[in-house]
Amino acid sequence: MNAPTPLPLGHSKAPSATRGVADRLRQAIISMEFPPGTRLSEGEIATRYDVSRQPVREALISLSRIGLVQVLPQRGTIVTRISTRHMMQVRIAREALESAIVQRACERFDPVIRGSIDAILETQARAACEGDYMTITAADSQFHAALATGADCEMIWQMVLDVKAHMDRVRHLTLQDRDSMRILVEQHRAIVDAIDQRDPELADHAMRHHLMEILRDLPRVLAERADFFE
Amino acid sequence: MNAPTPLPLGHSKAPSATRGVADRLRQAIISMEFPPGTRLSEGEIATRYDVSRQPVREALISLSRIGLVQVLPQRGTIVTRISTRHMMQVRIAREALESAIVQRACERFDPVIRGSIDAILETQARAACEGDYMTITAADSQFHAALATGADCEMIWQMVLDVKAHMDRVRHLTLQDRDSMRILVEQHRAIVDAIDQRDPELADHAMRHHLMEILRDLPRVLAERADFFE
DNA sequence: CCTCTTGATCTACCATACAAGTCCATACTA
DNA sequence: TAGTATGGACTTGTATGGTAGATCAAGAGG
Repeated sequence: MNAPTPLPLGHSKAPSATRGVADRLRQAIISMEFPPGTRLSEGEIATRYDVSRQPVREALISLSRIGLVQVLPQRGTIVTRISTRHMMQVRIAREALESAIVQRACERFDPVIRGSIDAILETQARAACEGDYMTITAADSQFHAALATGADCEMIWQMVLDVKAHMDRVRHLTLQDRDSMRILVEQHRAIVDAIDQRDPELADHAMRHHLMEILRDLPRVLAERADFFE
Repeated sequence: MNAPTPLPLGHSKAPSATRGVADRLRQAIISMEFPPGTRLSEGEIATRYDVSRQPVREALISLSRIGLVQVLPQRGTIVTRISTRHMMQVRIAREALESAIVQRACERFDPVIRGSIDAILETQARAACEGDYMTITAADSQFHAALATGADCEMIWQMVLDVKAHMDRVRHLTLQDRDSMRILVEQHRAIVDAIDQRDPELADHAMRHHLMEILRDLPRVLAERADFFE
């Protein structure tokens, strides 16, 4: 609270207990290990992960800000149920943000990162042929992250990550066939092509077309697993 | 962690100590009471606000997610310095999100909320004539929030609020004359007009034009108060 | 004069204990 | 039987003590 002290600062990654619990919980929720509506208890999670309640509590605060869990004071914490109304806003937000990223990428894009993208796409293409779901999704994240980084939009990417979590959770419910995987890779290529051509309008269209597809099967999921929805 | 229990749930606002500290700290940072670079200490803030360290800590976690403070493990917490690179991304993100909101507003907009907007604009217009800065900014928030709510984009508005905090902080450094206040109101009117005409392209343009102006004076602030920047 | 060590003093982090609100099954009452 | 207390078993919220890591200043040794 004193005068603005420099505080030298040298970046740290901080492998703290709180972050560990937050990451594990986040992954567990996205992968449907904890399905929507699951009751979470600070104490129970603390025991399971062998930490005290405090780190768990702080992790839950972070997750509640993203919207993955709902903390009801003095009552309990539950994994947020899926809502079509909410998912629509998620889609709109992600489209808006990632469209902005690729449009900016058309203005300037780090050539080094541009080079690394080819490798990512190649990996993904190979995984698509083999139907390797894990590799596909990992490469997908890398691809979108690389776009943001190359366009100097890392802060925006952090925002995208939050909404992306919701979409990833839904995607875990829709089984992907190889055709849709190949389409995915082609859509990625189309986006990169647009950026290479420095065509903002084309890039915008390609990105929105790509993202639109992800929630295509939402109505089917709603019909099959209504208990996941609110 | 059990079977998905309903957990009746009846909404609550939760006037907790954590939330109280978070709100007060947020306001203090935006209003430059705690200027960029200020060292914050959990214990010190706890004493000042007469709560224990835990609520303070949890409040700081929330603020660090927004990016208003930086928590350096085992070293300290500081109010984030302003960065032109960061502010550019903030502007891009807010433009993208609010543009998406008004475009959606052109498709459908709650008529009741549409009615309340006129009152907000009238209040703001009166405040602009009198140079009432506080009322102006309060009405500005209400206006943008009403747009989001009317377009059924409350979740997106929550995201906007986070980036808006950074812009509000900068705006506190640029003194507003009455002319720019009047221009502000006119820009708001232009946005509403575009929505009334159901013209997405016009609405998009009006909103972006409006938001662009906010950071116009950023270079001047940088020249005058370089110590606020990193 | 420079380099390294050491220890005092900060910090955030974590664990534990306590407080307060909610829910629910049970028992009591009209 | 229906309605209403009541107490216990949950929950999250808050307070506090202790720990490990980071910083920095003073001093020893080269």
